[in-house]
Amino acid sequence: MKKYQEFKQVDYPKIGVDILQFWKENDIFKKSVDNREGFETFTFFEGPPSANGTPGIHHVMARTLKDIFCRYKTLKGFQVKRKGGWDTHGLPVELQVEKELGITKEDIGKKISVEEYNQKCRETVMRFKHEWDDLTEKIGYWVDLDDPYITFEPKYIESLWSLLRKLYDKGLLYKGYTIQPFSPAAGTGLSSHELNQPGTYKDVKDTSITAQFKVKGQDNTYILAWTTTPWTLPSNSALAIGEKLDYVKVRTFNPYTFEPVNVILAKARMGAYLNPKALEIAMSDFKAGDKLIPYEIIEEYKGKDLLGWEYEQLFPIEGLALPNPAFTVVAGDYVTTEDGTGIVHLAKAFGADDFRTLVQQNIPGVFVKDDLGNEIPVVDRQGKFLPVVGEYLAAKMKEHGISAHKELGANDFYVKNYLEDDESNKEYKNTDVIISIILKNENKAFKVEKYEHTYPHCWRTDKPILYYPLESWFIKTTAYKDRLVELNKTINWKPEATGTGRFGNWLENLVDWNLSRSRFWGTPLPIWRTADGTEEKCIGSIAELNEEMAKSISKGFMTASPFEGKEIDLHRPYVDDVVLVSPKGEKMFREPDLIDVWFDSGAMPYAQWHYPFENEDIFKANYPADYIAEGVDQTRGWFFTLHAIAGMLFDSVAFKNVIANGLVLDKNGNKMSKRLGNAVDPFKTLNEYGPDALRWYMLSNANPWDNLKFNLEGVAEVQRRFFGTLQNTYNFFALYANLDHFVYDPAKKVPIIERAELDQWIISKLQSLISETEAAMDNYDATKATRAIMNFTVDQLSNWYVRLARKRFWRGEINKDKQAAYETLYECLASLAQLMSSFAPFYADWLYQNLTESSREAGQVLPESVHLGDWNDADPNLIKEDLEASMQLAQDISSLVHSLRKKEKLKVRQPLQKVLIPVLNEKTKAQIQHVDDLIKSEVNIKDIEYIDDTSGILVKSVKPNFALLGKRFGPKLKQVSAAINAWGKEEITAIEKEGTYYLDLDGETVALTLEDVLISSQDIPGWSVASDYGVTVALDVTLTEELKQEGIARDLVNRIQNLRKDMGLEVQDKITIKVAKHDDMVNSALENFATYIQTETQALSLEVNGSVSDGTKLDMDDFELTVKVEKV
RNA sequence: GGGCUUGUAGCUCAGGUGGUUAGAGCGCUACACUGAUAAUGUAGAGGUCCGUGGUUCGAGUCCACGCAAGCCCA
Repeated sequence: MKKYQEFKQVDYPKIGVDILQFWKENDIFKKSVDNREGFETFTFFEGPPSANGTPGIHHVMARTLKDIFCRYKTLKGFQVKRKGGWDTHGLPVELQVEKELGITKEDIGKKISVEEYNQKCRETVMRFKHEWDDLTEKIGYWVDLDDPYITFEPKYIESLWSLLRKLYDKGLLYKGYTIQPFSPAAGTGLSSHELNQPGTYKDVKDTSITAQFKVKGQDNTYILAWTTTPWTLPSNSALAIGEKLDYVKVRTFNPYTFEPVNVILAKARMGAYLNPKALEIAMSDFKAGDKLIPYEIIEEYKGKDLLGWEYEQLFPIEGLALPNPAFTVVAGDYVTTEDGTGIVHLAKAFGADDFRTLVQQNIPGVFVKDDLGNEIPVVDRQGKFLPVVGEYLAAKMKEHGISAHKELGANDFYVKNYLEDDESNKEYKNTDVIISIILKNENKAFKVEKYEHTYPHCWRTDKPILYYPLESWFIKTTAYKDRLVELNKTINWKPEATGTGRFGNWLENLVDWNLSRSRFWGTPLPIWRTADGTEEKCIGSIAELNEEMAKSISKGFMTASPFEGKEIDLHRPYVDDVVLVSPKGEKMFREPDLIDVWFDSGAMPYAQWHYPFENEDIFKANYPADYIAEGVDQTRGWFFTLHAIAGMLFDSVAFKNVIANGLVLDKNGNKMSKRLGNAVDPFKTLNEYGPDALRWYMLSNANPWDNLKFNLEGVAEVQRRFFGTLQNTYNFFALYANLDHFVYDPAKKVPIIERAELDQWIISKLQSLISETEAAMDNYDATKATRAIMNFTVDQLSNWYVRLARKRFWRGEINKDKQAAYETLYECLASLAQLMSSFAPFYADWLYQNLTESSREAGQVLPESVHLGDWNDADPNLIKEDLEASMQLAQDISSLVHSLRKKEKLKVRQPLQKVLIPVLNEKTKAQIQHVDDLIKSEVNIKDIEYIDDTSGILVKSVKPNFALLGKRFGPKLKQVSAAINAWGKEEITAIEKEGTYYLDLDGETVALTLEDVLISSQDIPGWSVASDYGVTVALDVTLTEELKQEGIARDLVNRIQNLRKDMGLEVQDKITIKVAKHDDMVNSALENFATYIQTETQALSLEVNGSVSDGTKLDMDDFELTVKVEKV
């Protein structure tokens, strides 16, 4: 017959390899899904990783987290399809290709064709797929790797196009503009990545102006706003203040015109504009030209008091006038008092903050219409003012007699020096300076000075960049803001704060989704437009594209489809070659943009199934997701795009439960990076520790949503403490089960109710563990579950149950009690295999195989893997609360006795007569009595004596029950508790007898009940006492002759057992013992406890002789004994 | 600059709705156990609960303001 396999040493990595092999050979993953055909679905969405880099240890975290709930739900009877996926587009791939080819974006289309470039991207992006698949398998992440979705495939892109078309049809896709870094010298926008190139930010000295904006309806009153880009002032359309900041109105004189003015600025900024020395000067003493300008505060405001104030346009240029609510004061959360005036000038076209604020406030910006009727800013793409401003400035120069290094006409006002004019020319004046002089002359400038700051420059031309509105396609997410917020409230976020905080706030401040990317490798925007932009078409499928191309071919705009005779590929450059026909018969060209890659991944619920073109049934059964998990850094990435698309197009959430996990840092809490060399190689770690300890460590050490300080020592600890203990427990079981030829058979098992108390107790504990694990997992809390399993295994099962039940396993022939012990331990181990299978899938299956092999051999029908079984629910009938309480007392009391023995230096092998335990009530007494045999044998004590009130030696103490009394008495609690603390025996007896005690409180009588106080036993005079956990124990330390003898006998047994072991005897071998005579005490001990010694050591005889030849001298601590042990 | 998270023993972490002696594991020290044995048990030392104010009879817990670290965004 098969035996339970025993293992001297466990090779955890090998278990990983072997079980993986077993799964592969027997298709276990596939079976775990197929088995549940027709069952309720549990849907999981895989957030696609990009395979253009090697996976790191943090991917083990993310993928484990994804895996465990899918496995758990499978056991619970759901069908869990898990389609893998790959994210293939986007900037990182492009950058990697450019680096490898040694080219820049400029070279695309010149040194390398778009076709070749994209081909290179396609090859690069899957370069490390093999490593990823390898890791995925090795860590036991069950996901379908054979049929993953890949975002660059035509079918996937077609689904994206159909979604975009739906948005387009709903009017949610529009062309607008956004403020982006722009290089007029190069004529191109710059990505944030390009802006982050070293050397782009330079220290420059610019002319800064504090301008005076005249307040309407108040005489001579001006709001001061500071800017380092005076050229944006003609485009001003609002001023921003900080609502919580303090502002003042100051009466003073303009330092250039010397006219009396009232100016408004932040109180904290007065020092930068006004000299306190001038406070001594009377306003009336001021004469034009004086250096010191007197001033006085005439009014103070909070920022919010200024909201809505109207002012006159600074540059009243014909054609640039604006209707209300332009030229008003608004709030901006970015306004500070660190520089400037605490009031910020806003120009919609030239600042991202400005743009956002003004859009939110519904305030128009300064724009003019071009020939096609489009709104354009007053600065063109060369960085030059349009004539409408140029003429005004030229006229003002003439009016104020301003001369410059050259004659400046309407078309000569560049906002920065983009013409390489000679700045060393003494007469050189840039546009900012000219504007400053005009404003000074017109009593509109309060201060003009050079200001040194850092400003970004184009990495290619070295010229300063402008923030400039560039055309972009947007999804009008703001139109659905309220619905998206509402839907979010139905999502179960782990942790909750990410949902309400980070994600919730993001939704509350939603702006339209900028979809455009000026790149080459990505999903093309399927919109074709006529050159004048009056006609456009959004293509929603390949079929539609073919249809439209056919029209175009027949019209002669195209000669043939670019896909003629080859596989369809919806990437650039092919789609760019497609020219379509407009309804009016005009040529339409594709908008050159690609779309944000986040749209790719956010659309995966649909595109992974090529919905709506195929698989409608699968899609419907698997939407929305029950569960997703990804890093918290994805909050505004994948989590948002999933949510936005689902909310806007399907009026649904995309996922019901989500875990946003934290980062994996190194053990010192630093970010891991290859550069710093502190990155942990997942493959190396797997080779060393195997997958299970790694997974278990990551889940149990900290909540997944907290950052994990990854420490290999932690993995080793989990392996030793948890897996090691479990393995020891299994080995213990296997060792004896095999000796007794025990095979677990549920049909023949001893009913739980007939088993020993200890058995019933651990079974009861096991039911609690099952419920606890279930509750934690249903709440997506894996850390709680793993910790509960670990505590049960180590503290309850191994360190208590096995320790106390040990003797039942090794003594005598198999009988009902022994069988019950085997069955109990087996059931615990088998349950643990299932409970831990989601977290440690390899080890759990291995344990399961070891446990079930002999049963299967005996003809029992069992699932071939722990992952193919059904969840075993907890049986509430098996939970014995009283028994658990009793056992808890046994554990606590044992612990106290141990500590007393230690204090009295009495080793456990020395039997003692008795302990005294004060009991305050019958219930506690009964609970202890229930387990007193256990306690006695555990701590080697003959007797337990209970003492209660009748004994006369019990001393009780009393404490107030603060929780209860606090609510009742509040501030008077101190008096009440002082009174209770002063109680003696009399008062305690009184309240115990009567149930009530009347207390005088400031002349008022209040009644205290037994509930209001906590009574505990305190001390037993004259005894060695220990007290904790609400229990007190006193130990009788007197050693009688008999106890001493028994101690000697036990010591001898111990020494002989050691000898047996040294001799290499098997457990069942018999021996004979010869002992040399010693003193009377020892001789009597040998005589009186002969039977005991023989039974314990399996000795057939015990002879005590005058001397023993070639015996072993045993060290018995206080004396030596010569003994000879021989095998029979 | 804004939003969010975290801060408890040397290390990793627990500490529903506030309740008086703040816990666990590891590590350290000492002792014990020895047929689970490259295992195990018991005890001990170790704390400014990040800081400062506040609310309260009472704050690790609630509030405000800071500090430090991290993520995302600008």
